[in-house]
Amino acid sequence: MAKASDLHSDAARKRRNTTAEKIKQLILLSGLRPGDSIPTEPELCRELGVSRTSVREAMRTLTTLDIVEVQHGHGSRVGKMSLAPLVETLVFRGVLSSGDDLTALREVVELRSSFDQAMADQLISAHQGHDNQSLAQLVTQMKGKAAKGQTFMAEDRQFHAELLAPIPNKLAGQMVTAFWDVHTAVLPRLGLALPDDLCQTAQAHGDILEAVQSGNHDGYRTAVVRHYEPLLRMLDITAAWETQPENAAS
Amino acid sequence: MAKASDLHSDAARKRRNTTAEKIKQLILLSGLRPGDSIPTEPELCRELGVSRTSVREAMRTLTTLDIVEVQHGHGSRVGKMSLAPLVETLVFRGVLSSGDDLTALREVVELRSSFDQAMADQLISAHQGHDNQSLAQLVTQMKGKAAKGQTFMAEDRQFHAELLAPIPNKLAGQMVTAFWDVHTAVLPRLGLALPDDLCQTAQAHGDILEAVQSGNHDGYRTAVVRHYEPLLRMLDITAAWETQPENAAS
DNA sequence: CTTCATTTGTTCGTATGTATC
DNA sequence: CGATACATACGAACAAATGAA
Repeated sequence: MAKASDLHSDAARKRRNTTAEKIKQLILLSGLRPGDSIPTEPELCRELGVSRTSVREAMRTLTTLDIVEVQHGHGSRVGKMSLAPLVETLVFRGVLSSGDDLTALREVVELRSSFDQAMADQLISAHQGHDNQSLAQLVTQMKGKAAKGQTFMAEDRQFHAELLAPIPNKLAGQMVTAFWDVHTAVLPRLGLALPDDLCQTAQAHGDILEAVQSGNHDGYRTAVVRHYEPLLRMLDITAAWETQPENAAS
Repeated sequence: MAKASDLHSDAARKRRNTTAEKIKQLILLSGLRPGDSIPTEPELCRELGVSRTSVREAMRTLTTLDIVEVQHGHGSRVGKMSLAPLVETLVFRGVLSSGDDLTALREVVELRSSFDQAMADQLISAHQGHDNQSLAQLVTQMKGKAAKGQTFMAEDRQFHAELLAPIPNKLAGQMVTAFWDVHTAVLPRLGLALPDDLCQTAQAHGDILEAVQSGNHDGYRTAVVRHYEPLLRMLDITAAWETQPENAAS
């Protein structure tokens, strides 16, 4: 039993999965890049000397981390290593915290607000001499939908994505988008929706864009605060609603 | 368009692993909290109507996301939902990017610097009337080790953890600690070490602490910049070293 | 369009190490 | 120390999806 010795190895207890580490080392040693094909499961079994079940569990782990991507019936490729696992963890943390209060979700919103403030300099300098036609168009679309009482999830997400796009640090944009995905994924699962502050939110987007284009740091800061104001206010009243069951319909 | 692929992978992820979603729903409906016990694998098989292998793969996914924790031979419990998956993804992204240049690692360091800047107000207000004895002691230890040319990884990590501890938003501290873990995990795997800027780094920690205690916003900002200066400089020269193979020892 | 080989997804059976009593 | 329950691992078989002949 040569395999039994592997089970007793020290790394097996400390680290989660030795097979996953082997596959990661294989990717590194082979010089594979995101999008490149990964050997099939039988090939991995022979090269790593483990069973297909172990390979599959390791691949499941790496798939969860977006280190590999699998396509049923076709094969596996190196993943894009996105922030999807962060989003999934924070989403579940948010819906789980709805039992006591909404601190977990509030922390995400607060952190995103602070982070937006910190990106002021990079945003303004990155948008120098940049074309913002699509951003302005998104703002008008959001204002139009807000006036009709409609939500504008898609436009909101695309606005923030395009706003952060010209920043050289791509990780920053991914982080902001991840935070956006978290709180927009949690709110519907809690049965909540934005109140009648849609117009203020849409207007705040326009103010943010205008401040960034004109290089107005203070205006950007206040616009960001106004942008998150309705969301934080809703979290406040909802938390009070939770902690005061006298007003709750039950 | 990057958006189409994102939507595809998102939909594929949901379609692929329904067992993990069922287990998450079970945790939510049962009102379980982090640390509570989860039904055993045979019980999950009966309740969810799937095989042990499917339950195992789903548990592997949730374990990777730190939504559940497994104890060999004992059972499973609800996890702490930490940012460990984020760290693992960014670490692998960093070591993978060492092939071309070190942009991925640089982005992590830059983003951490931006985060530190964003935490200025909350840090200063949270440290009002707070005891910082252990923080000052950590600074003296770091300075002593730097003077002897020794590294101070443990003290560095504890310093940032304790510095962020009094902040009400716990997610912010976890995020900063996660970024610290990323770049300290990547650097050794690339065979790199900090140059002789140890004294400057140690001094920057002292300046950060002093600025936070005295409520000096500008001093905090400049101290944070000096704190990351040696690290960014090393990334610069290493990237230049990589792109100019004439100077590289084959 | 159909057929077929390849690859991943799922299930079952079995054996072994590990922790608790 | 032994017994029990559990997690871990291996192997085989079949189902589903993809792509090419």
